[in-house]
Amino acid sequence: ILDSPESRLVDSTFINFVNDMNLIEFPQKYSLAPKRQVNNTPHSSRSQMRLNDSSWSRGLENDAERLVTTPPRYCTRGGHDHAKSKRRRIITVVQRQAANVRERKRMFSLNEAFDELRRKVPTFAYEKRLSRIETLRLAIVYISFMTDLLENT
DNA sequence: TAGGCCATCTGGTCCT
DNA sequence: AGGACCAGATGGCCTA
Repeated sequence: ILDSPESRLVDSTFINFVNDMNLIEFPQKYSLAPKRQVNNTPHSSRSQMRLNDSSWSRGLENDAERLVTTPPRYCTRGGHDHAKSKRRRIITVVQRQAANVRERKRMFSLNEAFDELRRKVPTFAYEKRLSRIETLRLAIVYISFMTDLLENT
């Protein structure tokens, strides 16, 4: 039984294809077979729940405290240290808070897109929710399969 | 308990 | 100058 509405249009060829991918395309980790039995609330979109359960306001509430209590973490990406960087942008606490909120929003919309993609790719209904990387990989394979199908008909 | 996944924070870089 | 995007770091939750 496939999950997405579009999958009703897909004949058994694709179901076989999905089954075959289990053995061919993916290492164990990306298996399409159910890794465990049902769990009828497949996380019920765990990220969504977390984002909805007041984490936004929690984030806002905690921002100020963190900025005071948490020592800054410096990363050394690209090999150059900060002393050598061209210009160091100084931002205020308020700007940092605003940037954090924007970043949360950005990640939220990214996750919305992932959820949408999850609904588009066919998966077994009893399978656990696909992770983001699994969703991307499956979408790639699905598109390839559909492309082949079109070209060969 | 280790490993996977995710949310969040953060600073650097790019772009307008 | 400031927002968007990116990637590293960190900590929490969950599962095998």
